[in-house]
Amino acid sequence: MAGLTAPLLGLQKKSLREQALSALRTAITSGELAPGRHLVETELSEMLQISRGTLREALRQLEQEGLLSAGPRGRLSVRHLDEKEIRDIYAVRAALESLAARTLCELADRQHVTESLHAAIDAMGSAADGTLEERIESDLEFHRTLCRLTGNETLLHSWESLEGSIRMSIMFAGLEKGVSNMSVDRHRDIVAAIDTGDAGLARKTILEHMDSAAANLVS
Amino acid sequence: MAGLTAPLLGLQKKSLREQALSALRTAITSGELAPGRHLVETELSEMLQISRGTLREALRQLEQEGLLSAGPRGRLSVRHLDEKEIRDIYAVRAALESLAARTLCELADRQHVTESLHAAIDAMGSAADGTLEERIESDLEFHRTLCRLTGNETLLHSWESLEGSIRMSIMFAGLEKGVSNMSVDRHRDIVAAIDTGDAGLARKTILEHMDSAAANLVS
DNA sequence: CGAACTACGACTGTAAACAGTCGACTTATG
DNA sequence: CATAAGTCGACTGTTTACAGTCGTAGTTCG
Repeated sequence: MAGLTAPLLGLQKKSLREQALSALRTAITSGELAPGRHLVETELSEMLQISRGTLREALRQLEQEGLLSAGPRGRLSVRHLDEKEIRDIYAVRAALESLAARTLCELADRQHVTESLHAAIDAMGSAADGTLEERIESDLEFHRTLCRLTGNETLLHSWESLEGSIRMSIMFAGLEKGVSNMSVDRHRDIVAAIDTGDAGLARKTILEHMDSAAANLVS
Repeated sequence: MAGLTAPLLGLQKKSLREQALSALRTAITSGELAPGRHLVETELSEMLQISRGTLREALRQLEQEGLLSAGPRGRLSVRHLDEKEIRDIYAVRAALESLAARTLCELADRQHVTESLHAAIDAMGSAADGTLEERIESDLEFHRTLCRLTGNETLLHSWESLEGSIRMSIMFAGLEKGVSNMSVDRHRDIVAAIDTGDAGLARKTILEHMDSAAANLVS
């Protein structure tokens, strides 16, 4: 957990709360804070060098993101996912992203969407030879872009609320399994489907992509 | 705003934070705290008779639920929805609930689902002659039940995270418009579709229901 | 008269202290 | 020896106090 010790000093652009939030999220989704681990407020606040009050605000947010689960007397621990929960998370993710795909097909300014998606694909191509972490990041960035381009802030926000759970799913299943269907080609198919403007096809492509992703994770 | 003054005394089952959360959520979705209104921490903490620290934890959660928007220097104000945002919220809601409908069709224990849904419909029938607020509550309870019965905790949680925004949408559009398509018959159609076990039909029924609900709100 | 400058007030960000509760360990008691 | 009472320690819930910042109104100087 050495990575957690005072990673907040310097870069004072964001509030301590936001920095703590990022640090904790990273620590959890990277496995540094293992599932099931009990979190002690005084311990964390000391590690992060922030006060408990500030820390607690961050914890409340993580709790709502589903990364932490509350036990008796408010004791927090890192959430542990079983296979059913991973499938459930991916079912919701699929519903959100299929909405994104459908929306993009019906959008007025398709030109901009196409360009942005191709740029995102190119970014994935650059990361294809990178580490597992880099490939995961570029994959998530692609899917986040999918949601962002719809212009539906609520959709993007819902997806981002789920992002932590998605990352935990990948972590839980093992990074190797997690990246197994993050190939650039797979994503090219998605972009191609959206490019056709056929909402039904785009939706179907996304759903299949998510199905296979979920299947890879729990198999 | 008199309703906000110390509504927390008594019922000490939940923590002050949770009570404040409920009180604020109700105040916002009931219009007691109007959209665009600036929230001052010291002011609110005095009204609710809780400390700022405790209040801030509740505010962070409301912020993530999309009921509050943060301005410069962390200034919070009650979020204001325009028509596009309402449509966007309902698009996400439709995606979540159509997933629920599909899932319920493919569930093993259909018997329990059917019974629970009919019970929910009956509850709506009892509230049909009640006040606008009661009808809205029973409607939301029906849709929440839809999500809960899937057994997908993530889906339920995502829906509940959106519930505040849904309530704001209804508020914003005016309660009369909001309840216009909350008839018991409309919901019977949904239950009937799920009863058939035809996932495609159930999804289609929900989507139409949501489309018409959204159309009513913004028209 | 107007522009810059200063002093004040209003809030949020952050920290530190206080209070209450549950569990574990110890001790007394039959 | 087993059980019940009591004590200690560890945490969370909550409050109070302090620091920093931005806007604003009033004031001075050109």
